[in-house]
Amino acid sequence: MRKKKIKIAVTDDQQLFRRGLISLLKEFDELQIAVEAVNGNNLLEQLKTKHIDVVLLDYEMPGLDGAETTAVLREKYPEIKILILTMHNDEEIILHMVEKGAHGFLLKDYDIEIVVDAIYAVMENGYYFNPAISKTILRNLVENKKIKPSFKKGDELSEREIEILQMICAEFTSKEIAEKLFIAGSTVNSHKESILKKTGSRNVAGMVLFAVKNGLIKE
Amino acid sequence: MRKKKIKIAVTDDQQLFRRGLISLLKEFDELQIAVEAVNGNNLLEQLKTKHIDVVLLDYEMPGLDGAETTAVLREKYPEIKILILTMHNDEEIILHMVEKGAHGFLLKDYDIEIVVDAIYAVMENGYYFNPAISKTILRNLVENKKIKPSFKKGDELSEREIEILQMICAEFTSKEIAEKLFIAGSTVNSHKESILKKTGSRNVAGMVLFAVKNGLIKE
DNA sequence: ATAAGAATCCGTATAAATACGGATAGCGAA
DNA sequence: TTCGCTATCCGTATTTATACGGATTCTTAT
Repeated sequence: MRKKKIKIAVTDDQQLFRRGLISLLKEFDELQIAVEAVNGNNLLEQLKTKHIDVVLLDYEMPGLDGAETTAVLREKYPEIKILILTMHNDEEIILHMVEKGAHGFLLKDYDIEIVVDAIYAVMENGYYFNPAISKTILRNLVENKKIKPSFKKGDELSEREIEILQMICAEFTSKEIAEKLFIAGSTVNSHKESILKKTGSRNVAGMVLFAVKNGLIKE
Repeated sequence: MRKKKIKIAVTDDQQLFRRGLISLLKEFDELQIAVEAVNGNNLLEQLKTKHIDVVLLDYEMPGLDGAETTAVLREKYPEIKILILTMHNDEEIILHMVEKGAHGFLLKDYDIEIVVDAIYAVMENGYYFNPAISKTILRNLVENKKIKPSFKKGDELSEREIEILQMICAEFTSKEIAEKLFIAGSTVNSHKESILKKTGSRNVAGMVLFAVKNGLIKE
């Protein structure tokens, strides 16, 4: 009798990427695509009736994103291994996700073989970090002398802050945002300050890039 | 005897997306993946020795991007049909690419069947624009009363402007950029003005998003 | 019930971004 | 050559963004 197949969930909002990835994974007989989801909410909905071993989770998604979904998964389904997929080789994102409890980290321009290696690694060892990413993590550990990095940047923005950040990305000035939201310009400034602090940015350029990297822009 | 297969080139810098797309296209027997390229330069290099009918071209790429590659292809290989792939459903990008001579336009979250439909459409009709995109184009035609939209926004930035835009995205202030480049702060301001005009932006938020949409950010 | 923290709000001061004007050098078309 | 166009450069004025200080309300933990 054959070994039991590894049950995979693929979660990504971009249909061509999601279907393409699934198509590539189907070449590997030991893997079984058990769930296909377009975002975190959709994934969690399907997990009510289906069982999986590993989830490939896009970091940048509208709706429940990679970070939020990871938090929920670790809470409700601690046995599921989480592999984060992202376009951005960004130290802050990596550390943030490690802290959230992701089991591995994959860039979207990796080879499919690496993805499959990572799936086996998380099943066998519980985690997967390739050399480049391990280095990032270890350096942070050494610098902070902690097991868990006390990484707080990029922590959840409030509803209001996300709303304002999106308007900033739409090229509105603070004054215009204030008028649209019926609040004082100084209040908008104050929200912008919080956004700067939370995202670890110096100015609007950083805020906008944060929005892009975290899928906060609807297009 | 069977009909000749349609020879396809797939050009995208993200390996997982590129390989995934190829895997999906392989399901269609009438299509043949003749060329796989990571960017425009790589594609043009391979076209010296290989023949193709249709190229699926990513818009956002480091190196020679979708727009530049389209221009070269239309010049050197006018018989090749060009289908642009992008994440961004952005009117300016669509019009820009139509003007450059692309034969069709596809979003990365479309279904693979739509991609294949588009391939057949460009082979048979010479172009493919789905209803939503046709609407965008037609509206522009009506408003400008021209066959070719005199769309100039997003026109090529100069070397210096790209350099400065990238530094802006790295969250440097004008003063800091001036110091690094050994020029006056006012000169940086002047370059920023040109960038604003060319990208059709009002402020840094717009410039940064332009940079993201056009793959100007190295990560 | 109170203390601590976060989200929301506002005013004022300084730093930075943006608008306007203008100069030079190079390049291709007329 | 001369004209027009663009890239590059710089100074000054105005508008916007950012820093700092402080308030109210709400939640949560003690």
